[in-house]
Formats: sequence, C-alpha cells, structure tokens
Amino acid sequence: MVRHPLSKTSNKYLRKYRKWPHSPYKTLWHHNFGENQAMRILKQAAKTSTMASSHDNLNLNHPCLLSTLIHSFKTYSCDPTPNAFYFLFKTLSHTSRLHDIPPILDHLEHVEKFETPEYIFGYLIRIYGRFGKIQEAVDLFYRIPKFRCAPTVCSLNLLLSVLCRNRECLNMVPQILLKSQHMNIRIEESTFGVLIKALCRFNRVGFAIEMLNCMIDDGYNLDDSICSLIISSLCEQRDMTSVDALCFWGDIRRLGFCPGVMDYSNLIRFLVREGRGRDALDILNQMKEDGIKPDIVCYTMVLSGVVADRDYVKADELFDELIVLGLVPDIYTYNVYINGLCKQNNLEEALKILASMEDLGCKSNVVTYNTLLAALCKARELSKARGLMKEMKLKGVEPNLHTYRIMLDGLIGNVEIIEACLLLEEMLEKRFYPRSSTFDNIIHEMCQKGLVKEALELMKKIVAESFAPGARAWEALLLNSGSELTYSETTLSGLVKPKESQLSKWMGGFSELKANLLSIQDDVLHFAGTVRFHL
DNA sequence: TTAGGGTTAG
Repeated sequence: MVRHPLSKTSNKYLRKYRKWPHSPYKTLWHHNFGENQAMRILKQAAKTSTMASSHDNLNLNHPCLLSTLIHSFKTYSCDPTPNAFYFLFKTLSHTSRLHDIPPILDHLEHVEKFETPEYIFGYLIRIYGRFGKIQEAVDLFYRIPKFRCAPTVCSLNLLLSVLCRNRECLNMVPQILLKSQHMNIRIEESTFGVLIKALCRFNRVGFAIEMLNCMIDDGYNLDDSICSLIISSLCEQRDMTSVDALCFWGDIRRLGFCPGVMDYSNLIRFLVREGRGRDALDILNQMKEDGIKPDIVCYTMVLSGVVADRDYVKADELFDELIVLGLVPDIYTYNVYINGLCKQNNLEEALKILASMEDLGCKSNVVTYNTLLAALCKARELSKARGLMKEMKLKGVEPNLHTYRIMLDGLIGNVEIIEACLLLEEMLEKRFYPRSSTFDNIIHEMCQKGLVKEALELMKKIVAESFAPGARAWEALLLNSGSELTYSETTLSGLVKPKESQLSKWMGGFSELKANLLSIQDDVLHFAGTVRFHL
C-alpha cells in the first residue's frame, strides 16, 4: 500500500475527515498490531515451553505450540504468517524437539495457503543435518513444492552440504542432483563449490580438479574461491607432486584465475616443502609481475627454499630485496637467514646478525639459538657454544629438548664426558631425554674412561625412566665388565627377554657389580615386558 | 582493514 502525504484535502482516512466509518481491524496499523500481539502470545508460550523442556526430559507437559499459534492469530483476526512458523521451528530445534516438527509441516502443507518462503526449508534442512536426520532432510527437500514454494539452488546447496559432511551419505549426491533437475533447480557455481569443498575435505583433490574441469566444460564461470580452495587442499596433499601442482596452477591461470596472496603463499609453501626452492622463487617473481607485493611470509618461505638449495648468493639477493621493498624481517626471516649463514660456515656473520637483531627490534628465540649452537658444535667451537647457551638463559630464552640434544652431542663429539654427564643430569631433571645413540655414546665413552660403575648407575637411572638404551650401550657395559659375552649373544638390547642362562653368565664373575646388575636386570625385564606388551 | 601462511633439529 502506498501512503500519500497527509493533507486535509486528500486523506479521507483521517478520523477528522473520514466519510465512512470502518471496522477497527481494517487498517494496516491494526493488522500489524494484531500480528504483533499474536506473536507476543506465541513467544510467551514458547518461553514457557522452553522452560518446561529444560525441566522435563520426557516432554510430557509441553503446551502445543501449533495450536497456540493458530489461536493467537485467530484471536486478532489475522492469518498466521510464515515468520510465525519459522519462529516455531526455531523454538523446537533449540529445545531439540524435532519430533514436533512433522505435524507442523503437515499443517503448513495442507491448511495454510501462503507461499512458504524457502528460507524456512533451508533452516530445517540444516537442523535435520545437525541432528543427523539425513533422510528427513532429503524428504523435506523433495517435498518443498508441496508448500507452494519453488525450490532454488539455495535449498539444494544446503542439502548437498549436509550430505557432504558425512562420508556415508556421499552416494546419495548423484541422485539428488538428478532429481533437482526434475525440480527445475538450476545448478550454479556455488553447487560445484559445495561438492568440490567436500572432495577437498575428504582429500580427494584429484576428483575435485576433475569436477572443476567439468564445470568449465559445461560453460560455468571459473570461480576464484573454488580455485583457491583446491590450491590450498592440493598443497596439503602428500601424494601430489610439484609438477602436478604447477601444472594445475598454470591451467587455471590461463583460464583467468587471479590468485591472491594466500594462493601464492600456499603454493610457495608446498614447493619449498617439496624441496623445489627454484620453483618457489619463480612463483615469487610471478607474484611481483602480477603486481602483488609479496609479504614477509612469502619472502621467508622462498628464502628458506633457496637456502635449502644451497643457493646462498640468491639468498643474499632475496634478503636485500625484501629490505629494499620496505619489508621488515621478523624472527622467522632472521632464523632462516642465520641458518643460511651457518650452512656456509660463516658463523662470525651469523653471530653478528644475532647481535644486531635486537637493536633492530627483533627478539631472538630458541630456534635462533639452536641453529647457532648446532653450527658452533659442528665447528667444534665448544667454548662459544657454552657462552651462547649461557647467554640465551640470561636473556630468558628457555632451552628446549633440541637445545640440550645439540649441546650434548657437541660435548660427546669433543669427548667432554664429565660435562656431558652433568648436562644429562640437567636434562633428566627436566624430563628431556637424549637421542638413544647419544646416550650409547656417553656410556661407551664412560666405559672407555674406566667409569664403569658410574656408567651402570646412569644406565640404571635411565632405564628406571623407561628409556631404552641402544645396543652400543649394552655392548660397552658387557665388554668393559669383563664378560666374555658379546653383544650378539645377548638379546637384552633388543628389548627381548634374555634367557636366564645368558643373564646368569652375564652376572657371573662380577661380585663387585652384582647387586647393581641384578637391580638393573629387574628394571630391564620389567621395561622390556612393558614394551612388548604395548607392541 | 586484518589475519592467515612462514623458521631450526637427524
């Protein structure tokens, strides 16, 4: 109804100028008022019903919301509105009373005359999906026309996404698509989006690409968001080769796909992970040619790819380039760059970067220190490594498992056994364990130095922690305990229960160490048993 | 407009 501006001459409906009296319920205002009042009653009833349902799991005393709806609208001489039904469905779903929905749908189908809006069905399909009532969702979809509603791709997409969430329901999809054709629903790009998303979720990226190709062959537009989705899924795949990925990338680019920063970033990450630093660099250059400024993350990833390729000249170029572009290197960038310097054995420069990082507002972290510590240990610069470990602690950077393992290996490599033992003590206190081979080396070196008793103590301690020493440790102990047994004759190291005869042979002749050995024997047997049980 | 995506080690 079009309202005219109020004027004394034109508006006959103003009480003052009205020629004919009319029923108090005939104006739009009254109509709206009636509907609002009816809704108010319905909402009140729904509130009571919700409270009842929270106290009454058997649903025995719920007022019938449908009859409340009908009566409240009747009281105000209005026809029930679609919104009132929508409200009813929402109330029922919020109180998990899905069994009350079918009678209301029957009423809606057979009694009401209005064209039911599609969003109501969309809502119900989603709710049925959420409650795992797949068949109900499908039946309702087929039934939509009976409610004087022409279903569109919206309902179809909703139903498909419900089905696609569940692997077992995927086989229903073709039938639904076929039926939707008979229902005059026109499939859109969004429908392909739903299906492709499902295929990606189930790691069937190959099929997703096939579907994208079908979509293009059928004359649909290439959808950028679908391409982005496939790229991100594709880059998560383990069995996808970089050749496949680059091939797909080239194809969709030729078809007009405009990648965003995240698409480039996903592809670069994938290529670097695959060891294709050079290809990652090409993509970075492509990005620049496309007028998209790569951000620090893209640069850092490509930098790490180039460092992995040992192309240090390129790494330097890239680092300079990102600075020129105005990007600010962050901790990841510095760590990658420092790693590159360490790989070139340019430790002096790497340490200089560490020193200057903080002046540039970037705080070093455990990765920075681990990288440098490993390089220093490798270069046998043990005193510098010790100093750096002290420094990191002073700066509040907590050493992690790797820090200890790096330092421990460094100490053993330099035959600093006593210091290694002290560090190992510190590690064990933090419940960090060395690599098995490192531990074996420690035991081996201790035995070499005649510290057999201490080695046994250490062995006992670590076995009590459920740590499994390796073959070399047992062999070192056996050989240095004066036993005639060699490692090949024992099966203890393989965590297989040793024969009693072997153990007694092993024990024999070491009166001094016997007590220790016996208790170790118990621990090892217990431990071996546990491990075998779990295997 | 922003975040997301990124580093080391066996």
